[in-house]
Amino acid sequence: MCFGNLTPQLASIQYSLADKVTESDDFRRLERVGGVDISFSVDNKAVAAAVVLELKGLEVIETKTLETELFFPYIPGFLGIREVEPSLSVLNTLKHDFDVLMVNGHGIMHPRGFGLASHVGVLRDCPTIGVAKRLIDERYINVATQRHHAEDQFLISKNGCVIGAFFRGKYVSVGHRISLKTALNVVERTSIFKTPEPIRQAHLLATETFKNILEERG
DNA sequence: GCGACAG
DNA sequence: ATCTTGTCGC
Repeated sequence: MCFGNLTPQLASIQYSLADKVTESDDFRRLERVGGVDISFSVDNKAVAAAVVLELKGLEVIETKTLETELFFPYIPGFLGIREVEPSLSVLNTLKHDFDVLMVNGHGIMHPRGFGLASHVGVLRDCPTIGVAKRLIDERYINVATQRHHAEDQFLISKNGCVIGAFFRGKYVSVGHRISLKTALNVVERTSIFKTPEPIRQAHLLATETFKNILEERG
């Protein structure tokens, strides 16, 4: 009901956890990429979906879905609070492991440096990449960067520090345990369409599953 | 009064 | 995010 009142405390938690985020490649191999996404309706009933695919060939080797419910409202800057638990839950049902995970939402390119992708990465302690269609708030972006918005690819910095990049129509940033350079490389290598395959497949799966559940009930 | 606020 | 029809183009 009045979860909005918790934002000050939640923001404090995000600041603390943001300190745990690392931005260097912290994994042995890079062969399998995971993807996670959540589909939901106005009543917050939801379906979380996770996929694992081979980086080489982009073949999906495993898919899992989880019927659930979201208990925290959507508040810009706090998407992580809303979606991290279902995301971690569905990921835990996967039999196959992955080397890096792609998440539908920002990583450190966030007001407090801790978006959904970072929540998932730090809490699960795995490499994650944040991919989003839009910025949370342009006020956090350098004026200099905005001037280059016409270009199709550029780095985005905040207070003189690079926090992510605009790449092929998407905003990409480090979630955890990976460098922006590698993150961009993974996004590039998994892009067949505008949306990278890991999150695209996860999104399709979540949406389809949710739709089926709804109609098999009326 | 109104200003591009992830999904 | 989701709700929806047509439409443009390969």
